[in-house]
Amino acid sequence: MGKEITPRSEDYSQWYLDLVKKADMAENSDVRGCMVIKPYGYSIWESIQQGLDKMFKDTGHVNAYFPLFVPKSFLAKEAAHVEGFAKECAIVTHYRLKNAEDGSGVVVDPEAKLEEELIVRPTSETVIWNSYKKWIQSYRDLPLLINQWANVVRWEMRTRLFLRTSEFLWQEGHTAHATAQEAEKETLLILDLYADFVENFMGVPVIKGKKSEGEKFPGAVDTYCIEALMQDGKALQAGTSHFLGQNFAKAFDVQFAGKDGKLDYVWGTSWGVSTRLIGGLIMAHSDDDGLILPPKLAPIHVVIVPIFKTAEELAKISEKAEQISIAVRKKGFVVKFDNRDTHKPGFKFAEYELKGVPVRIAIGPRDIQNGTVEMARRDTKEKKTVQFDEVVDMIPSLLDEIQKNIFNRALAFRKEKTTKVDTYEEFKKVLDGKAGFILAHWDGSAETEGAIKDETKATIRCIPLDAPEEEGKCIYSGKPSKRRVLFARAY
RNA sequence: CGGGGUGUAGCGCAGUCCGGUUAGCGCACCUGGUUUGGGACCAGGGGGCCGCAGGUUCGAAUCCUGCCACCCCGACCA
Repeated sequence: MGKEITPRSEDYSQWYLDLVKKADMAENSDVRGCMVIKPYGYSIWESIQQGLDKMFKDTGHVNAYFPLFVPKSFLAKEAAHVEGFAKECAIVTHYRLKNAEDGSGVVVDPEAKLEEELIVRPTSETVIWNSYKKWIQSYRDLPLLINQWANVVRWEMRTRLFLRTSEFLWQEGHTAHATAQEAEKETLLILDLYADFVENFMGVPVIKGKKSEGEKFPGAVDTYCIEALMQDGKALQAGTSHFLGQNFAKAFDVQFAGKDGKLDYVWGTSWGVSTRLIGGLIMAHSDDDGLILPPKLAPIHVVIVPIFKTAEELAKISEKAEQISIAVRKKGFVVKFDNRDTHKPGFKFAEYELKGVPVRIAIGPRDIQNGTVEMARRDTKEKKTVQFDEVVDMIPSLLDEIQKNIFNRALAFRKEKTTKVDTYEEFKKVLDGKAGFILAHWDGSAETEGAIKDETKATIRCIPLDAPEEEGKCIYSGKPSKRRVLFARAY
């Protein structure tokens, strides 16, 4: 366990990777581009799953599971979709191995070539719509509101723990509706749900918006997203919700009979968030001492560290620690009493700070004598001595305060790092200096968007939903614009 | 696929130019002791096909040839 975490000012991305490893969350696998999520990292994913899953169920969605393999012909049915994913697919071509003739090991048996190649799903629209065709006949079968927790594979050229890996875990919702209005409503309902979750559970403020034509999902009519700002001033797409129109219904011939007996194609949506959220969580909140976790997602809420020399002292401390543990657990929190005698208290303090445990309680002989404990909060690193009798009652409100403080801090940061600019010169200057989100006028054309991207590496993150109407001139072309859009360099 | 780089203990590295004791250092690990209110210290110890294959040589981590793997910068990234 190293002491030094690279200061973010020098190389944020290195600092991030160090932290992921030191907090024991994940590591690069020996398998190309893949990641091993370690127990501590996975437990955060489980918290995310639990939180989101409840919200999905509360809005009428149900879970199901579809195949990992997508026949090539399925993927090819929607033109834009296949084009968008073609360049990053893993493909299964054979189903058997055999011993090499020359004894050099095991080789792919050329006799065992598949008639039709199988694609390891990069997303499941096609397999799922293939099922929907069989499931939907009438308006009575609608809406169909299904979610799946799964892994997907996208053969990325360059990977980064949590943010972009060849294989990742996610949830993907796929719904079918009788009308466009209903499907659009669903798309926005999920967008709000995502924003609610990311802000209130993860403590990361987001901007809801619509993607430009160039950035939208292949096969979608409209793509909506939530965009978060990381501490180095780069943006992270934290979740997307797509209005698919009738594109997939037409590609898979999913028609339903309406009340009037007429056949029509159903209207679809799809939406997802992935383990990338964990990367965003780390980059939005951590400091040079390590991770800072929002209490609502922390696998451990309170850690109790005993400070002792002798077995007798430990026994006395343990008794107090047990009392606190039982009472705090009763309130629904996870408490860990770290009574290991193999590590010194200082080591433990540093370790739990690295892992982002929100509240730490230290109890030593001095406290036993005075009837007190030392309580420390991770977000501000503030420490205070409190009466033993008062600790338990203080914890729920303290955790609540930490949750709010983390969010407010990130929100203040984003506010400070969001700049309105009116000229291209200013735009470039902000990008290279202050960074962050930039609100600027854009003429709405793909050419301008592409030119700005090529010249500055900044992309249009979204057209914010709450952007007020405002007459202006495009910073690049000078053509008229009706509202500002959100630019940033992104992960 | 282009440009650059690196493969030596679990991790991070030195040694390679200029071949020559038993291949070294830090962290981690093991044993013993002293410690314990912010990442302890001392002493001792274990752990290596020096990426793989071939070649040159009395002798190769070091030189030569070939191969492999990984990393970084691009291209790519709903």
